Amino acid sequence: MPNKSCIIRLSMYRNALMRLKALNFVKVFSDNLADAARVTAVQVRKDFSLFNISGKRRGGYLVDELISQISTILGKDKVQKFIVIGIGNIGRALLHYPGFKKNEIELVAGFDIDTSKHNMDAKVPILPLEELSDFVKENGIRFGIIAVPDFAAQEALEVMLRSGIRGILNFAPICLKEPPECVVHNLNLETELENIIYFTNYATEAGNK
Amino acid sequence: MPNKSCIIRLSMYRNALMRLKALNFVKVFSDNLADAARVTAVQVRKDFSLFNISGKRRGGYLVDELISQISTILGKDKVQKFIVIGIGNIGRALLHYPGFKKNEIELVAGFDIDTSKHNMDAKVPILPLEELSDFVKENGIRFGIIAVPDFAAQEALEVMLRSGIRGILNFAPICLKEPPECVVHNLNLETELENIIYFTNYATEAGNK
DNA sequence: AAACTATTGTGAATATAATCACAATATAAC
DNA sequence: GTTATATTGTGATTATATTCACAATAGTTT
Repeated sequence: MPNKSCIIRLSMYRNALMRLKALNFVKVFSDNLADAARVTAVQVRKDFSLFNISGKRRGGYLVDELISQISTILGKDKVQKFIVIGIGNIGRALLHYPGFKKNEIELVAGFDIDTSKHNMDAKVPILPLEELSDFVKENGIRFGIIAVPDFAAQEALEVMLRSGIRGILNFAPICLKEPPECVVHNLNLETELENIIYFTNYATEAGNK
Repeated sequence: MPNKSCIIRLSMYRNALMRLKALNFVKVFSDNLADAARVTAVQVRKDFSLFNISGKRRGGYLVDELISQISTILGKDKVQKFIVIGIGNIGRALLHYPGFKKNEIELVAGFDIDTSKHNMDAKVPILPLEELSDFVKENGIRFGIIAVPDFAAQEALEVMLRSGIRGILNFAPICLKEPPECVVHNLNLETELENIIYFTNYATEAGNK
């Protein structure tokens, strides 16, 4: 089974391939993708072999075919719909983020307890939390994003799970308790910055020695 | 040398410890922190041993002491200043994100090429890109965030590096070329969602078998 | 068409990270 | 004060991920 890093790399290969396609490239070598994704060529080929993606010895890979194969693995053969709970800073930015549509990801609705944020007529409607369950069931939504404050995050998770959502990205700075049948990834902005601070300090110190 | 995951876990332990402190906890066991960070107790102790953090056999760890030790490792003994390049959706959300101040992280200025976004009188000023270098040097900034579109990201990185910034979080969906003396972490929102889609689909399929 | 070369694909080796097993020991119980 | 017990701390082991080494082979050159 592939690990998280491997899937992240697939996304990066796909990004690079889309750029190459835009430049009318027809074929590509593991070495090219390695450069684009800042990994080794063997890593690229090992990743591909895990998914039975093969090229031609000495001939490389066909760009179109490779995009198609990776897209299927990443679920990009159809639009994937997400909802967002919590329309604060982060929630609002996500709803308007232009990068998703290009990649077959659609944020179809936001939910918040604050009535002043509700707007059912907007292109992407902001709805009361009570309507989440019906909305999710009616539209067959499987994915959600939690962008509420830490104290509200566990409850937000449970509402989502009860409605049938199975994959969740959590921006709240707290570790959530999830049942085994769902996938929750945590993305903590403070933690990301703390990481950069640590490794920059470490690198600087090491460099001075 | 600790790896990235280890430092992420330290941040999570610290988060949990702050909550325990708010509840007037005086001591804590590796087992408690393990629950909070969703890892094993041995992992917690191994992480601590890497930094020579020790507790008392059968007595656990003192909350205050532990917070202080982890804070020092993560550079939280002083405020760490960041700037942001690119005041679009993401950049703006970050500038107003309330979670940073609590954690000794301060976003001190934003920069953009679009003059309509400039505002030097705001609490956190938005300045022209040309002023970045002077601002960074005068204020001794070491950290930055890239929140520009992909085509502008490499140039943004180089501007930052020339000004003396050494640690960077990159939100642009592209892999940047960086010299060895700096630290660049990529955080790609599309990629994060693709990851969730993949593992949710995988888990669902596996569950159905 | 034969020889050469660049590239893939993968088993084996290595490196890295997590877990196990248990000794050391501080605290609690009696 | 002695015994029992809960907890830490860590060397040894196992698991996981990456890199190495090289055989296979498609394309290129002569």
